[in-house]
Amino acid sequence: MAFICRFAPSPTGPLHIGGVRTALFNWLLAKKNKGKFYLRIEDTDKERSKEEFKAQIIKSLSWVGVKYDDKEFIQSKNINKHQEIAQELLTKGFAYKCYCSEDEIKEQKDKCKKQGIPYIYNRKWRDPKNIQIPKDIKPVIRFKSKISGNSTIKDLVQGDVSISNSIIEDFVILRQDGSPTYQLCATVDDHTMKVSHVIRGDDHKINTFKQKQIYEAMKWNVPEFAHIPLIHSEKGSKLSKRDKSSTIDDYVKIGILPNALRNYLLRLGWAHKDKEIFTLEESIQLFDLKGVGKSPSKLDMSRILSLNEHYIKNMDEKILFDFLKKYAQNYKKAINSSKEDSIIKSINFLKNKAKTLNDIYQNSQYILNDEVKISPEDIKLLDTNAKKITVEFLEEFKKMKAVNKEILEKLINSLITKHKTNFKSVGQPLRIALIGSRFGPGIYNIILSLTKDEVIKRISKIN
RNA sequence: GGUCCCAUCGUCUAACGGUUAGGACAGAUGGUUUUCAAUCAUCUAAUCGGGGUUCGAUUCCCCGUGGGACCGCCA
Repeated sequence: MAFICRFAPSPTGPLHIGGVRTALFNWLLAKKNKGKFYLRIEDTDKERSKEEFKAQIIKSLSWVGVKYDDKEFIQSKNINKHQEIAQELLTKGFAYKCYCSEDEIKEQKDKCKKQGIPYIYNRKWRDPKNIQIPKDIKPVIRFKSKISGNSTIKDLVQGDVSISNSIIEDFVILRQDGSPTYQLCATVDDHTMKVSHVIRGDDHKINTFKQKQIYEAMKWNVPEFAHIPLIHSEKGSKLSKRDKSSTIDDYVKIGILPNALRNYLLRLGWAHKDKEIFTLEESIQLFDLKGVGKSPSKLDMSRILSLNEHYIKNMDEKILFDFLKKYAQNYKKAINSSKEDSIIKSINFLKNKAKTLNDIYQNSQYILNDEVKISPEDIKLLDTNAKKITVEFLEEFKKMKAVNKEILEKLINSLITKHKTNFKSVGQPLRIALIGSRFGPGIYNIILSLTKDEVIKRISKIN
């Protein structure tokens, strides 16, 4: 059996990482089974759908490495087909025209609310007898839902879920203006796209009972369904678009790597034994719906950071530099091309104390900026004795023909013995002079990452 | 409120009905180091409560409790 999965977001707001994870799971399942994965933009809400959101969705997916087959499907382009099916359901007796005005519906809802009973459309026009069809009202088309009995869906994640049919109302499939609603569109499109597995958020579970009835009325094959638990914010509530750290860009701008976030999202709600790190290939190979948990999970920034740190440290350094370069370009100040070589040379130790690209960028500041700014606290550490040592260092340093670690080591050791002191009292003033802070990379690394002239200039400046 | 779903360390999660309930992140302590980090070692920490079923329940059933989702002519 062919595996065809899809991700079907509506471009009415920025896609958050819960959506990205849903897309990832769909994609993984499709790829694992050598099937297809499609992206369908559900833009039938003309008022709220925006091009920018569509672009953001596409960008987010591509950033995290989820590639859809073919071009994206645009739901609104299939509107004729949706309307056609609505007509067919109407003529076959599976749907009917409802002439209730919006006011009338609202009135019923209010009434129910007052009485504290759940509202369900009263099926007034399902079987109209002796009712005059109002001339001034354009009808909507409603689907004739089952009234009695129970329905069960076999969910690949949740197991069997049953409900009483009486709680599913006769839902609208065609609006007053003739436009199709989600329930119809999604079903028709999934069918025409031959979707075999629908993996979506838990919030869609109830819709399955509606959509299944359309499939059955049309005598179409019903796809498999899997409803995955939602992702909650760190506070424990539903992830909303207003939450910080909810869109891909929120992570990109602090310097999270695509693989790290992909790995994080994969392990959020899914596990394979004790394994924590998954390459792209491994995740395709190992992913399955059985490993998906049933309970919602909370976002955990420290874990994202820790995964990101892992990927930063294990990544090819040239590629890491490219990421850094792009990151600086997009979110900070672009790296001056004259500095590129020293950054590349130094990335090996700059990345060592970094959890994010931003950390590496910050750690590189002493290379990027020619002006060293020393904090008042660190200036205090540069007493006369400390300065004296830096002067002596400088004298010898100037004489060096070639600068390398061995020679520097000799020089520093000689200063330590001469002053009967320790490494710290030699290294610290030098570090402050060179990078403006007593915290930073190893002193040899610093010196070697700067040009000889630059070292001389910076040390001279404090004296 | 109605319907449905869920429940293992703080967090993400493992555990054919039989384990000293495991791992990872976070936290704590110590070693190493050239500062900050990193690193290494060690430690703290969980089966929501109550009933069953069973020789035996984290696992199966019921009831509570807690959390969540849905209840649009949005998707």
